[in-house]
Amino acid sequence: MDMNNPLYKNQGIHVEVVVFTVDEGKVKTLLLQRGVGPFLGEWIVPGGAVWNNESVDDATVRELEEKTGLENVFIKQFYTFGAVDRDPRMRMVSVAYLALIDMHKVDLQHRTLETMNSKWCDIKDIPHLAFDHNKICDKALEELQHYMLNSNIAKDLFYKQFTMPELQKVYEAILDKEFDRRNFRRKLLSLGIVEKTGQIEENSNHRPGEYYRFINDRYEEIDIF
Amino acid sequence: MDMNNPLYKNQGIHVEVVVFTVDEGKVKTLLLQRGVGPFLGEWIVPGGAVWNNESVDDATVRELEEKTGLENVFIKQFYTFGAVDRDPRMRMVSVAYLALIDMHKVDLQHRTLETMNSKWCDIKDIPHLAFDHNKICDKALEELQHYMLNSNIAKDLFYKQFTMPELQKVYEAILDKEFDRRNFRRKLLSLGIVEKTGQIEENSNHRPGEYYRFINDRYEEIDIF
DNA sequence: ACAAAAGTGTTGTACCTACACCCATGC
DNA sequence: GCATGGGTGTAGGTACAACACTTTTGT
Repeated sequence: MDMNNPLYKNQGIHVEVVVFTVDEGKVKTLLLQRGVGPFLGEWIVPGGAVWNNESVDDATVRELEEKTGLENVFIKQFYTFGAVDRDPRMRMVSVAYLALIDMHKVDLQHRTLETMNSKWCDIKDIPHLAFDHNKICDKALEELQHYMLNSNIAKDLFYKQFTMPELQKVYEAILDKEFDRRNFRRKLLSLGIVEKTGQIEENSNHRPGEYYRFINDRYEEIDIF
Repeated sequence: MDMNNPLYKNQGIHVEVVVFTVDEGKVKTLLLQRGVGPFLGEWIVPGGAVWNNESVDDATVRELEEKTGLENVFIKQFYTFGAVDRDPRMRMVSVAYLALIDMHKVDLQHRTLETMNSKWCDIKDIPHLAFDHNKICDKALEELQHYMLNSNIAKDLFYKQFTMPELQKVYEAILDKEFDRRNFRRKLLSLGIVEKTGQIEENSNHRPGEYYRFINDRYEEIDIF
C-alpha cells in the first residue's frame, strides 16, 4: 500500500447522528443550521470529523455532546455512506448512527462555532438538507422501525416511567401503525421487558394509568412484533 | 473544517468482504494470505483501499474481483469498524460487507501482487487473522444469521436449482439449528419464495428430490422464521 | 350521572409443531 | 425385498386478533 498514491490520498472520516424523539404522536428529528461553509445556513443532522485519537464510536459521542449538549445517550451505528461526491471539500465517508431520546434532554439554545439554530422537525416535513443528509435521515427512520420491532430501543425515550397508553403511542407513531390496547399491553408484559413501578399517573381528567419502566436498562435484541 | 488539522489528517478508508459458503453442512469463509507487509504471511479476509473515484460499494465489488476473481456477487454492507489502532500504517476505517455464494464460483488458484494463497476455512476453525479481521468475521456471521431469518439472501448460494433437503441443510448449517423436514418445506413454499423447476434430481441412491429455484432473483427482506 | 380513557377477560382462528404414513430409487 | 431418504397429510397446542365488559377519575 503506497501511502502517497493519489488514488486514495486525502480521505476523511465523519460521523453523523440522526436523533429521533416522539412528540405528541409525531416522530421528530433534531436538525442543526450550519454556521460555516459550505452550505452556510442550510440544515443538517448533528455530526462532524472523527479525530485520530478516538474511535468512531467515541467520536460520535463527542460530536453529539459538542453539537447538542446531549450526554449518556445510547447510539446505534446503522449504515456508512460512501458516495464519491457527497462532500465538496474532500473525499469523505460518513458513519451514521441513530439515537432515540426524550426531547426534553435537548437544549435547543445550545450553540457552537459551527452551528446556528437547532430545531425538532417532523419527519414528514423534513426540508432539503445539506450534503446527502436527506438520504441519511430516510435510512435512519427505516432502521429505527426495525429496531422498534426487534429490540428494547424505546427504553431511552422516557425520562423514567411511562404509562402503557403512552408507550403504545410511541410505537404507533414510529411504526405508523395502530395496535389494539389490550393486545399491546399483554404482548409487552408477556415478553418481560417492562414492569410496574407501583406509581400511578396524576392529574389526568380520566382514570389514571399505572406507571411502568423497562426492566433492562441495557440495549437488547428481542422480537417485539 | 481545517483540512490540515492534524487531529483528522491522513485518514484512510478500506473495505472488507467476508465471503461465506456452505460445504457439506459446514459454513466456511474465504481467507487470503498476505503477500506484503504488514502482517506478511498472515491470513485476512478479502479487501483493500477505496479509491477516490469510486463509491464505497463500487470499491467493494472491484476489490472482490481483484482479490478473488468473483463477479456479479450480491454484497451486503453490515458494519463499519473504526477503532483507533486497527491498522498500523495509518488511521483507517473499514466498511465491512458480507456475501454468500456457491463455493465453486471461486478459483482458489487466483493470485495477486498482494496475496499468496486462498482457502475456504470452517468458521469453527478460523485461525488468528491480521488486523481486527477476527472481529469482522465474528460480526459477519452474526449478521448473516439475521439475514437468513429475514431475507432471501440464500438465493446466491446455489448455481441454479436445488432440492428442498439441500436448502434445508444450508439453513441448518448457518443457523446452527435443526428443522423438521416437512415443516421446513411447507414454510418456504407458503412464503412463495421458491418454486419447482420441474426437474428431478439424478444419481441419488434413494428417491430423487425435486428441484426448486428462488422466484425472486433480487435481494428482498422477508420474515422466514 | 356521564364522559373519557384505563384495566381485565374471553373466544375464535390461524399458524406452528410434532408426528405417521406413503413413494421412488439403488442394491 | 430392503434400506434410504424424499414427499404428503393430519391432530394438538400456542399465540395472536378481535371483541365486551368493568374500573377510576373529573365535571
